[in-house]
Amino acid sequence: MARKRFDDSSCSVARALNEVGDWWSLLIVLQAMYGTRRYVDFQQQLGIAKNILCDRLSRLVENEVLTKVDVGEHGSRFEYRLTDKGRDLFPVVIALRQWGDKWNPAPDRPPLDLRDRDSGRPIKQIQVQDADGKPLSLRDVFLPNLDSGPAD
Amino acid sequence: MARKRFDDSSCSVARALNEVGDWWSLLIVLQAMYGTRRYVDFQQQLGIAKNILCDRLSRLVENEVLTKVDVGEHGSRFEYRLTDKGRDLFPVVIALRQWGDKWNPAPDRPPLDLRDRDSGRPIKQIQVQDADGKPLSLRDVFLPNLDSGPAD
DNA sequence: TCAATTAGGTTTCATAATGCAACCCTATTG
DNA sequence: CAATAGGGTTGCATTATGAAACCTAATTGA
Repeated sequence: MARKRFDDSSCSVARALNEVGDWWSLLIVLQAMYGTRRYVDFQQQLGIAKNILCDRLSRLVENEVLTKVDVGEHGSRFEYRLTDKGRDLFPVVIALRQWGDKWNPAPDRPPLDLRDRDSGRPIKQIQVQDADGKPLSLRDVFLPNLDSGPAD
Repeated sequence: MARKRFDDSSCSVARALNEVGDWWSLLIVLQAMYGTRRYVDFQQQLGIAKNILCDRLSRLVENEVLTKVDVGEHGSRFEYRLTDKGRDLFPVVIALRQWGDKWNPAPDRPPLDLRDRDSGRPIKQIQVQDADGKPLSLRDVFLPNLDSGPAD
């Protein structure tokens, strides 16, 4: 049967996963953050099938994570660029990357290190923080409106 | 054909997505963070098919995101609990939640607000930061070892 | 005590998604 | 003017997904 969708789920995580929660979408966004913009480059760098890439790019454009820009005068060359919404996935991608580096480090090569362009220093481990910037763990946190249910 | 797996990808995001990158896994982890521990509760709260739930729980246990604990003396009652690795997905889930709340707000109800248990104040918007805690955008960041390629 | 229910799964089967290869069309290049 | 590159679409075989039915062991209710 059809894969279950979460378009109207009351849970925002579910709705988010509805847009970028499949195997390829987030990798495409990641690749876009690395600077990739063109169809063929996505295809080669990700090793994704062309029809799947087409479908995912369309969906990402539809969901306004990417925009399809016609570069090249005659309408035969396009670029897929991140929108603000897409760029806002930056913390998601970084959090995932850091989690992957920590718990599934590559056997051979060191983790990719991202650095601050200004200072040249590595970025901080991403964390959930309170209003003052103090790091919070899962246990330090609660939901005041739990009566309405955590949804989903 | 079989879905492409990324077990040995050089990209840690790809490896991470290999473990929690499908439609259900992250939602199961989220539910676990809300306190759900039992099979039937996952099933009802997520509305997931039982066979899929079985498969995902097994995979999450296999990947050490959850542990299966035998509570109940006779071996017929189990709990699935987050491991440290699973709890470490907290920033990922929160980042996704905040992204979803920002860009796909629920039409009816307000976004779920998480609060610091100590101060009672809402948590901060999650962000990528430099070593001093200064927020960084995608453009403020670079990869010193880009020569080896952004991986993947 | 004995039937019903709960918990945790497995099986079956129809439908949808995925991956690969082979095409197609339009520009550009040599 | 043929070859190639960019950006897709189509067909088909293989998987994954979802719903419902079924199964087994333990617990509950009357």
